[in-house]
Formats: sequence, structure tokens, C-alpha cells
Amino acid sequence: MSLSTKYNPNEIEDKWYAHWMDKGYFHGKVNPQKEPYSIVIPPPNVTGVLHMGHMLNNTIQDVLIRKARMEGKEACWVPGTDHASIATEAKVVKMLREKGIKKSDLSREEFLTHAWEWKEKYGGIILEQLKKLGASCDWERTAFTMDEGYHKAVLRVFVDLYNKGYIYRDLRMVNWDVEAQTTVSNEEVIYADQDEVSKLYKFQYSIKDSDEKVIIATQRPETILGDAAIAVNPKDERFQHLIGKTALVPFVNREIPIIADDYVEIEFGTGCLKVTPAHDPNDYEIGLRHNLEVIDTIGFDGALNENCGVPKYVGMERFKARKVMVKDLEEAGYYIGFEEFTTRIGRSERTNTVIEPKLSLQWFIKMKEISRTAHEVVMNDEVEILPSKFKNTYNHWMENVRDWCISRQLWWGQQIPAYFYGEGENDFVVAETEEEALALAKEKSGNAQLTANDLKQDEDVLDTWASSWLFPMAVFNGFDDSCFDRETGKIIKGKNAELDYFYPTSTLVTAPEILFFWVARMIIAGYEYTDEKPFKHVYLTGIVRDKQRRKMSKSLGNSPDPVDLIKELGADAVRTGMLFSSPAGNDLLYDEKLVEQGRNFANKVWNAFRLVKGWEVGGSSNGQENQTAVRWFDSRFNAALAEIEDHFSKFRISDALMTTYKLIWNDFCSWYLEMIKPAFGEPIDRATYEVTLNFFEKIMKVLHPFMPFITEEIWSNLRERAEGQDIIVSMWPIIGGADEALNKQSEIVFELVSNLRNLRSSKGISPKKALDLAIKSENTEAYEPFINIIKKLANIDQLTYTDEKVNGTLGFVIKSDEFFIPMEEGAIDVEAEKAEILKELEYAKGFLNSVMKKLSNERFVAGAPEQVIAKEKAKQADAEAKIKVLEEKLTGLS
RNA sequence: GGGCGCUUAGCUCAGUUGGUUCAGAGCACCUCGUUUACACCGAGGGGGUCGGGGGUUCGAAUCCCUCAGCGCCCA
Repeated sequence: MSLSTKYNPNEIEDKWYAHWMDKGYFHGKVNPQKEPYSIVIPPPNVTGVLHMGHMLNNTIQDVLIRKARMEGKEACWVPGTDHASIATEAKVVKMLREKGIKKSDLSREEFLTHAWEWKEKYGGIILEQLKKLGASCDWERTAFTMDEGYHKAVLRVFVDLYNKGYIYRDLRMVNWDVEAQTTVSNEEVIYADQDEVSKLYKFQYSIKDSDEKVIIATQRPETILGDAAIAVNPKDERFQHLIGKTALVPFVNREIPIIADDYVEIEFGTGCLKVTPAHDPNDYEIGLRHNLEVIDTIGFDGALNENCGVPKYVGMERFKARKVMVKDLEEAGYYIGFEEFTTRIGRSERTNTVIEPKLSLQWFIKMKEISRTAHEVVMNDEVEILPSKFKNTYNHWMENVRDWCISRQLWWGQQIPAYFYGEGENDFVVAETEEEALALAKEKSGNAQLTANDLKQDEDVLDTWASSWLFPMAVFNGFDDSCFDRETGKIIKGKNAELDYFYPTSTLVTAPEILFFWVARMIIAGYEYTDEKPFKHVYLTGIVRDKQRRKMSKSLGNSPDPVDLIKELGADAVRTGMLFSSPAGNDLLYDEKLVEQGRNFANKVWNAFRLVKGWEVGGSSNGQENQTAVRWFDSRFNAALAEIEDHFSKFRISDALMTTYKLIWNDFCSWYLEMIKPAFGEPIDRATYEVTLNFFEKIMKVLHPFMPFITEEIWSNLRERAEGQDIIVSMWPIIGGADEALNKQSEIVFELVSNLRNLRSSKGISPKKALDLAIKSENTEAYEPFINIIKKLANIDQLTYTDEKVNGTLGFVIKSDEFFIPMEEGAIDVEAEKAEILKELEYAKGFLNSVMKKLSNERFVAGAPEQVIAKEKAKQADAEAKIKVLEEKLTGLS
């Protein structure tokens, strides 16, 4: 077999992915013989394409799921997408516009037809991309939050929560996106990274029955006509005398009270705040406290309406109105001036339009009571958030949880199942189907003559998160008639085998930015419907940033295309590259170097494979050297595996990878293979060869979750494999014993070899020139098993033991053993040697000194634990022995 | 403004309950090397008074206080 010196991932990745799919390895089935291990994917936005954050996130999930599969668990990773109301609708609207079609010209049904077409065409891209990454998702279970069953589940939950009294409809100050014509949640309002500079205008209002004026400051002059009061701080002595008086709104001369409220900051602006309850959340609160009139002067289109009372401004867009009104106010003598100040202006995440706070009738979920359990279980680690620092954040959010506005003024999504049968605000019923709604409506209205035509369904759809919060249950059909009890509003155990088996899921891997959007709400829903957590662990990854710590984003253009990267360097390289530097919860500073490191690693593994496969097998055992090597690596492997398991148990995925990386590169390739490598043209003995294949299999297994493709390829070539004997379904290695004595001695041997190499390097002796070595040790038998290894790795010709100092040699000391390397006459620079020994001696004495200082300190001896003292005494003995050897050496030189 | 967190080698980060010369890893860097697995490589090497200051302790990167810088969440 002739193998390329360079590993070429492109040739094999697609082949193996197809093979795994073909074999159905990714599909999880209910299997009582096995422990289940399930993960639900954080469903990417259906409009999305793969970005670096997905790569990191999904690589971690795949690592966990592949390891679980190898551990003999029934692994099931459910993929899917969410319908992303606003984002998708925006895309579809844009697409239609490009075709010359306006959304307003379409009926709801027509629009949805276009939207579904769009979804079918583009909606699956991201999932296809995940396959390139090697994600071993159970594609048979691919879910979409608007699938028929899922859709029903969402409506069912709405009805259920309504019936339980958690859902209500109310007038609330919402974030209105003027362009998208919809409400957006607080989380979807974004603020510029740096505060923006804006103008704070000052205007004087007249006071009724007085010549005095009151000067207010505002950044939104266009809302003046909706003013309902002027507020001052009750402690502000400047304005005490004004409280209770009446001011007049410019232009319209409407009378408004001057009130006292703590909210007003004395220092800010002029100390007088105009209160516009209809257009500012804080003003709205003040309005509630003081029973103020709500005058809504800006419409849903963002233009002033007739409520403003000045015909000139009606229909004028808000920012234009601002300019015009400032000018008019100036001309009318109200204007005092302006100052610049920094502020934060909220914009819609989707359309970048400045958010208009607006009072509107919306649907809400009451959060306080329904979230109580979800709050507790995170606090007591029933659901464990990693890293734990996010517990604080979670706690803070839960303690101050606000009711969740779940309605969106869109068409794409689950239309709210509320049916109006009359004109009154409360003339509606909530039901899963129109038939049920009709029956309820007849009952509630007392009008038996109602027909389906009399019912008008609410126009709005539900927030996407109001569907994705059901994900862990809905993907296993938890809300089907067969297992959902509409009476109690609970999912009944024992009626849905898949849900019973795979739920609660094991681990959720996601980004901290959706801790509240999604994670908290899933926990809430989980307890509401199953009285169970939806997952045991929440692993929060960092955010992928560029080297300048900027978040990677399309708009900045600072993100590589992951698919190109995979093509260029291989999926295994990309996976490991993402993991090399991503401790849990820490942001990952992406650097292509990391992916190159992954590629180099794959290449290293590939070449180790080439080496081993290239060996001719035969001949008899060469005795001790290979046996020692085998014993050593076996022991080393077990120690590393224990460490890897420990890292995994703590979700320290990147540490687990690093341990694996070092085990393979340093221990296996640099030490083990070099130890057993036969001389050129020589065969390797059968026994060693077989054991080496076993080792190779083991390290490939441990590496498989990180680098699935190359490991499967090598695995398939290491030995003849029967059908179905693939590494992906092989058994994860079990930790064996470690040979402590051998490990200890091997450390000394490795140090010896390093010292010998160092000696060559510093003395300019070629590695090709064989040297002799004499060892002076009390304990020579410990070196016996390593004799040939030392000779091989350090190119030693004659290796002997000695009881005496050997003159005319270079040398060094390890612990209390001394090593001599004979040199040709004149090759040794005696003075330089002396200097070096003196330096070492000085260091050793300093060390001894610090140890003695501790040991002679009575309070240390009295206070420190026995172990620590014993260790210090051992250090003392070692140091004293070393000093003795060095001193003897020094006298030998002179 | 309120809350949380961070600061260790050029970079990214480990460092568990204070206790080995505990100051570590990977990458980067420097020197040497084209020896038939691999230059996507090998061998060797340099590099940090653990942000500053103070305190507790026999002993502090680790605990406390304080100052400085940075980040995140909420208002």
C-alpha cells in the first residue's frame, strides 16, 4: 500500500459520513438494555447559514454524543430548526419585494405559501452544512418548530396556559418595530456598542395663572403633544413652589399638572421632566402612579396621529416631526436651546429601526409563579449550569422576571388560537380548533346561533421562543393526544415510550446569550408539563470572536466561511481547531492557526499510521526493550485516559482534547514509536506489532469523538474489519492499572535521554555520532529494562555501570545518580564544565537552604500536616545527595 | 446607577480544599537538523517578582482589604 505523506481529508470525509448514515448509526431507538444519552440541538434559525459559533457549539455536542455512543449508551442527538418569525418573514418580504410583490397585496394564505416555498428551498441549508462537520445527528428525527405536530403542540400549550390562568391580554408598553410592524421583545432590542451622542432640547412651558415658566428637557420633542404632566423631584428645592400648579402644553395649551416623583433626577437636564405616558416606559410607570391621562400621539406607522391635536403634524413621520416641531417651537418662543448628551438608543435587532415604545394590546404569560420551580432547580444544582458563574446571572433574571409578551404582529408562525365573536375586548375564547372555539363561544356568549363565520381569529402569531421552549418535549411528541392530558395540563408518564426513555435529555450545549430567551424558558416549560427538568447539564460555550475580540459577524466580514474552511483543512482539523482554545464559558478568539494546528495533528496521526503499516512483521522478539516500551505505554495510556475521563466529567472538553493530543503526539509518537521502531530494513516482532496495533486502536478510539473521520479511516485500515465493526460504534477503552515503579524509572530515563540530547546540542556533537555512557547508581537494576531503549534513543554505543567517578568525561546528575560520557582528549573545556557545575551547585544549595529554613521553623513543624513535613524531609535528602555528588565532581575536575 | 466576573509567559488559557523548585500547557519565538513515518517534521533552548499596594499566615498565584484596568448582565 502506498500512502501519501500528507493526509488528505477530502478524499475520505464524505465517504465515511455516507457510510455512517447508511448503517443508521446516528439513529437512537428506545432500548431498555442501554442507558439513554440524548441531546437536543439548539435549533438554528431556519434562515441561517453555518457560522463559527455553530461550529463550536455543534462540535461540542458531537463530541459528547459520540463518546456516549462508544460508552455503550443509546445516543440520540435530535436536530432541527426553528421558524424564526421575524427573521424569516423579513427574508420572505424582501424576496417578494425583489419580485415586485408587496406583502400588503397578498392575503395571509398567499403570503404563507410563499414563505413555505422559501423555507423548503433554503431552510435546510444549515443542517446540510452540519453534516460536513461530521455531526452525528439523528436525522430521522429532524424537527421544525412549525411541523404539523409541533404546531399543534404550541397551540395546545397556549390553550392550556390560558386555561390555567397564566396567559392574559393587556395594554402594555411594548417595543414597537415601526418597519417590521411588530412588537419585539426586550432581548431583541439592541444598543450601539458605544453610547450615542444625541441632543437634549430645552423648552419652556407656561404656567397657568402665572408669569413664571417651567423649563423641561427632552430628547423627543415630537412627543410633546402627548404630554400628560411635568414631574420634578420632591426633594428639589428649586421647584417646590411649582408642585400642584398647572402647566400648558405648547401649541395646544392643554392643562397638565406639575407633579412630584422620585424618578426624576435632580441633576439631569433641567430637573423638570415632561411625562408622556404613551411613549416612554418610565413615563408610563409615572403615569400609573399619578393617574395620568394617556395620549397616544404616534401611530403604528411611526407618524403622528390626530390625537396630537395639531393638523399640520398629523401623518408626519416621527423624526421629520421632531425637526419641524423644534423649528416651530423656536419660532413660537418656546425653545431655549439644546445640549449634547450621550444616551443609548434602542434599535430593532431585525430592521435596525429605532424602537418606538408603544402601548398596545398584547398577549402575555405571567412568569412569576410558573417559573418558581425552574428558579429553584438551578439554584440547588438539580439542573447544573456550567460554568457555574452563570448561576448568578440566572438568579438575577429569575428574581426580576417580567411577564413575557408572546404576541407578534406577523403572519409567519403559529397564529394565536384566540377567536373573537364580538367587538368587546373580552369577547373571545381560546381553543385548539375552530370547532372547539365555536362551542366555547356559544357557551360564553349565550348565543347558540353563532357560526364559524362569526368567529375571527386573532391576527397575531406567537413569538418563536414560545414554540422553541417546548423543544425537548415536542421533538419526542410529548404533546400528542396519546400522552397529553388536557384535564390536568400534564404529560402523562408511561404513555409515550420515546419521551419516557430520552427525556430528560442529558446535556444542553448552547451560547450564554440565549440563557433567558431559551434555556430558562425550556426549564420552565419542562417543569410545567412533566414536573421534570428538560436536561441535567447546561453547558454554555463562549462566543467566537476574532483576534481583536470582536464578535464574529457577517456584517463585519470577519468570519471565515466554515464550509470553505472544512474544504481547505478538513472537518477534523476545524473541529479540533475550535476546541483547542475554548474552555467552558470563555470566549474563543478564533485564529486560523488553531485550525492549522488541527490539520497538523491529523497529519501527524496519519504518518504514525503510515509508519506502523509500513513495518514488515517477523523474526523473534528482541527481548526487553520492546517489552519495556509496551509496559510503559500501557501504563501511560491508562494514566492519560483517567485524566481524560476526569476532564470530560467536568465538561472540560478542550482539556480532554489537549490531554489526548499530548498522549498521541508526545507519548505515542515521540516516545513509544521511537522506542520500538525497528532499524531500517529490519522487521518488527509479531508480539510487539500486535500490541502496537491494539494501542493504535485505543488511541484512535479516544480521539474519535474529536476527529471522527481520520480515526474511522485509520481504524478501517489497521485490521481486517467485519461488517459493522466501525470505530463509531466500538467500545470506549476501560481504564487499566498503572505501573508506578516503572513510571518513576521511566521518568528518570527520559530525563537521561533529554540530558544526553541536550549535551550533544550544547557541545555541538552530531546526533549521528555514537557516544558511550557510564552510569553510577546505587540502583542499577532499575536501568536494566531500559538499556537498549537508552542506547536507541540517545545513540549510545557502550553502556556500562561504574562504582567510581570516571575521569575525562562530561556528565550530569539526575537525583542521586551520576552519568559519565567519555570524551576524546582535549574535547572537554574544564573551566566551562566547572562553571556549569558551580552554577548547579549554587542552585542546589539555595534549594536546600529554603528547605532547611522551613524545617527549622518550629511553627512550621508544629503547624504543617505530616505529609508536607515528610515531603520537605525527602527534599532535604535529595538535595544533600545531589550536592555531595556535585562537589565530588568538582574536585574530580581540578 | 445596580449586580456579577476577570487581570498568570509574546498570544490563548490551566493552576481543585493556601503546602514539592508551583509558577505550568498549547501556540508563537530562537538555535541546530533534510536520519527512509511526518519540514503540516525532529532535537534543543529562552521567556512570567501570577495587574499595583497593603494585610492574615510558619507558608499566598490561591484568603481579606484597597487602587487601577477590562468585560458581561440589568436599569
